[in-house]
Amino acid sequence: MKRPTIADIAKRAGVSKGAVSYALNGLPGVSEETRARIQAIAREIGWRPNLAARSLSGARADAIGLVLCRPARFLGVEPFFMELISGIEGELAASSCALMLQVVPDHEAEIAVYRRWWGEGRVDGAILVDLHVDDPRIPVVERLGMPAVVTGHPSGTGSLPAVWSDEVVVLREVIEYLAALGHRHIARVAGLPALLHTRIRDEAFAEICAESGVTEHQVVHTDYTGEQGARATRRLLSSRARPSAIVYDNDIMAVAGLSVAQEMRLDVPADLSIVAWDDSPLSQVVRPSLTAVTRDIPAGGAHATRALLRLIETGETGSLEGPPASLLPRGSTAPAGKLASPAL
Amino acid sequence: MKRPTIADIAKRAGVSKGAVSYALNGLPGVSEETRARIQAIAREIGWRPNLAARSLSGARADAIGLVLCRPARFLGVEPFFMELISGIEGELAASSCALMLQVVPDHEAEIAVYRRWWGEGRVDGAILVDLHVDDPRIPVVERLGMPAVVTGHPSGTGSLPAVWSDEVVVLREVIEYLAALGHRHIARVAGLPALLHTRIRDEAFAEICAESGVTEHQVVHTDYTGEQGARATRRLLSSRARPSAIVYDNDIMAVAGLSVAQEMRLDVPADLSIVAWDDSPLSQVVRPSLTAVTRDIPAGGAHATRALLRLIETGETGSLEGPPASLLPRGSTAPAGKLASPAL
DNA sequence: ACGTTTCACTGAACCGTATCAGCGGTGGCC
DNA sequence: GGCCACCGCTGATACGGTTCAGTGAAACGT
Repeated sequence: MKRPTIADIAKRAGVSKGAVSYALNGLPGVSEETRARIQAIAREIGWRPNLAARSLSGARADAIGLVLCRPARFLGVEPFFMELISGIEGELAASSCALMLQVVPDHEAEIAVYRRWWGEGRVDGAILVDLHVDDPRIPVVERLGMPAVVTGHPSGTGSLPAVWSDEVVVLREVIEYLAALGHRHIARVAGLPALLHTRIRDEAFAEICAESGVTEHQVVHTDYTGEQGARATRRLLSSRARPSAIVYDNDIMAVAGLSVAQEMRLDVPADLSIVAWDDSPLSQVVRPSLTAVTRDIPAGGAHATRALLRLIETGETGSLEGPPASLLPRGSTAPAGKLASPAL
Repeated sequence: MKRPTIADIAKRAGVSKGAVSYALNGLPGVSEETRARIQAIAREIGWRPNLAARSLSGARADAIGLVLCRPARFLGVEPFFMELISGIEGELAASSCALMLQVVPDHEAEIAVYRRWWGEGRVDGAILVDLHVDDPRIPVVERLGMPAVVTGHPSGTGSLPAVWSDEVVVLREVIEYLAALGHRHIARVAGLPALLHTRIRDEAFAEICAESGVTEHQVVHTDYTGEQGARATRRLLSSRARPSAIVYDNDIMAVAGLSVAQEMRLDVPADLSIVAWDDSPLSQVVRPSLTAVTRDIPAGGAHATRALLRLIETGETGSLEGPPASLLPRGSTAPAGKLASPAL
């Protein structure tokens, strides 16, 4: 009833444990005939390598880690993480490597998790997400010597390889598209200001607006919840000089903003254009459907995973730039109406 | 530069490995003085127990498994899973136990994962979700002897403990609420018919409708996507005898249904009442906000986790019924209008 | 004063696998 | 025919913990 071990196989095959190990790992050292016999026995008695024993002998833990650091109640709302995970999984499945997941409240806890996982030999490496400005995790992971890739802009990843895509390109696409539609006052309902990508988008936003003839632009920071998205929208739309277009940093806020606008008897897109960053089925389900910046998140996760596996395997490092996201116009954007801020 | 081991500690403390093991695990066998000295050294040199070594000696793997079996693209949409995970994590954090996650396309693959995880000694147990009618995973897991709890109705969990809550109670609450508002024709846009809870809701739905004077009722099955939710709604609302209320099995479909209704120039809730099962921030963000069946999913996950940990620890089994979900009326339900089916 | 118990600790075995040195046998080569 | 290389395998050891039997000394009881 106990789990069969290579010792059991060795006994039945009449060879030594070493020979069994060679046979089952495809190493030279046994004849093809013996190898086949041993493999047959292994299959017959349902042998599986004991991972603990294997990793104890200096080998892999055959697992990578992912720590999510957002308050639990925000996680469900953001399709982002689940999509990322499915992308990671897709890549992992091929290599019989497992994913260790942990949700923590803050960076301190996250760092403790890395320390523990790496110290215990539980993982071979990790994928870091939600890169912050001056992210404290980077130096710690560097010092630990744990293989890791970071999804985020290379400017913030220290010596760790970054897996990223250029957001400025898309942002420019969005702003120029809106500017071409005649929008001269654009607001941005952004995410957490501590996130590096928020900072990067903020800076690029100001710059590109200036370049594109968007005379007025403003940014409101939120925590990505629909609630705060709604509140920000309400405030923006109530101000005397209200924007004729709003770009949201995720789609739940965009949907919330849409509802607020409709509640305030504004027509979307005639009176107000809305662009969602991150596209999810949600954007297509509301009316009007949302013009959105779409990127293939699962592909990004798969990308990062491949990079990490290669780093673990070969030690080969280096940042990887993925394909940029792109703008997908739908029903929530239209030429700027006469009622918008220029009328003021 | 290598990881410190108990042998290193033993050398520095001038004691044997065994003594160090006793000291660090809080076991009797060393004086409190020596224990303190050993613990100090361990802390000083940053020792962490090597998990592989520990589990090799017959101990825990200190991890539990969770396999999600839905096509990857559906996972992101459903806040359910992420909320479940955060609930599980919350409970796990206390016991320094890790979560192994895997996403698979079908039950066959899922079963293979359990076989592998259990065979490799990677997990101490698992939480099974999305219980199906005649679920093939149940007998396999039973035979494997892997500790497991199942979230779902006890009628389908075989000898495995179920962690569940009574859905019929809430369903009755919903139907009677709608019936009291004068609705006599209610439709249900349900999820996958293969899921046991869909089956249970289906049966209870018919029964309760009959009891409550709801003369007409019908069920459409979908795959939980907004797309199919929209299509089902369109079909329902285009039929000659259209329902005056629709109950959706998740909120993304409810939102999609809301959009379809509005597109068809129906006023929600005047012409059509909508109830979402599973409440998420999404339900509150659309206009009108959705009347929804809310349940505390993270709490359910935590509940299941506690049950599993106890099962692993003590072998103590037994099903656990959680608090039922409850109906949260919001803006999408109202008395049945004169235009609804009774007019026919 | 002597046997017994308790305490604090040691030394070794053990978990299941990987890996390495070594060994006998065979075949090739000069 | 003697030397070497190679094949196929054995036996031992390492990995880092846990655990158990055993040991010497001190404390205790009678």
